[in-house]
Amino acid sequence: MFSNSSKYAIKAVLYLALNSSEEKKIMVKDIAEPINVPQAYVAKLLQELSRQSLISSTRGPKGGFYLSAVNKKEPLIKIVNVIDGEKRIVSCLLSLETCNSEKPCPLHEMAAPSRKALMHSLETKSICDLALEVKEGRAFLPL
Amino acid sequence: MFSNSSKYAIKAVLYLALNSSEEKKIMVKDIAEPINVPQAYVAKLLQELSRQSLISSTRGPKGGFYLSAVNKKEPLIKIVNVIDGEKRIVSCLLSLETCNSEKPCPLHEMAAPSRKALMHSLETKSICDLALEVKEGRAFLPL
DNA sequence: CAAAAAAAATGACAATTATCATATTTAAGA
DNA sequence: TCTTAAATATGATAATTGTCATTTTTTTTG
Repeated sequence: MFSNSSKYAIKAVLYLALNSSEEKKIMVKDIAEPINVPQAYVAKLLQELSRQSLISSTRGPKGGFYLSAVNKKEPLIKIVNVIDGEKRIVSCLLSLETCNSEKPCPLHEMAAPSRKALMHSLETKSICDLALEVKEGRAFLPL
Repeated sequence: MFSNSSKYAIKAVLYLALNSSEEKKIMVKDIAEPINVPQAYVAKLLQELSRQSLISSTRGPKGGFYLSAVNKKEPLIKIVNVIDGEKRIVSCLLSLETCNSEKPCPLHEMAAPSRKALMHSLETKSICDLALEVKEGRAFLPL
């Protein structure tokens, strides 16, 4: 489904959503530890997300990563698209080029509805939506 | 979702369902070509499936792979479990050990329904169910 | 029983993905 | 402006997955 990298990226961004702000930046090492991901690895992922403006960062002393108000509004799908590429999550279950709803592969009908539902959630749920669920006790960490 | 290996395995088994029988065994090279998978690769997969009795085979001249009546009744999930292992498809979207419906991770509620639907299909649809869809023109090849 | 045709077993190699390390650039603050 | 603390860039290493090749075993048939 998601690559390991995407999972880590989601965890990191979620952590930022819950613990950072414009005024409270967090360094990689203080992100890596609580979410249980190797520091150098998550650093690379955060840098990529930052380059794509899905998260924010400043360098130097007092610098770190954080989510701007805009960042928090981004839908989840953008994170996985940046890390895994767009194809991974939408492609046919059997990776057939010719598979579509006109000429479905034998697994298509079986998988399409759940796929579609998941895609819809990924596209509509924003980072802060998910963070809110945690804050309100409807979802749980630790990551 | 599925590994490449699982995809190939499913394609191969589907091909067998449509083209083989106790009386009409097929050699790897005549499976590999039409489903567009490297011969040596699919051979390895078929051997594993055969070892787990999900497909049938006999060696020697006039030998080959085929599906017995019993084989055809197997649910799809068994193929992917043999090739990918059982964990891959059921594990939490973020691979959190502690994630379950009591203590859902933030992605859990979002993904669980579609996950469940897909799992149900994989568990209930048999190889021959899918083959039938092709025969009746409700699903399409080539694989 | 010998030869040939098939799967089965084994393992080598390649590509991708995950992980780690090091050097560079930027910003803050004394 | 110098030092220091942070991200950024780059690339090396390791692990996993995908691919290919070779040898062994089994079965059929002449």
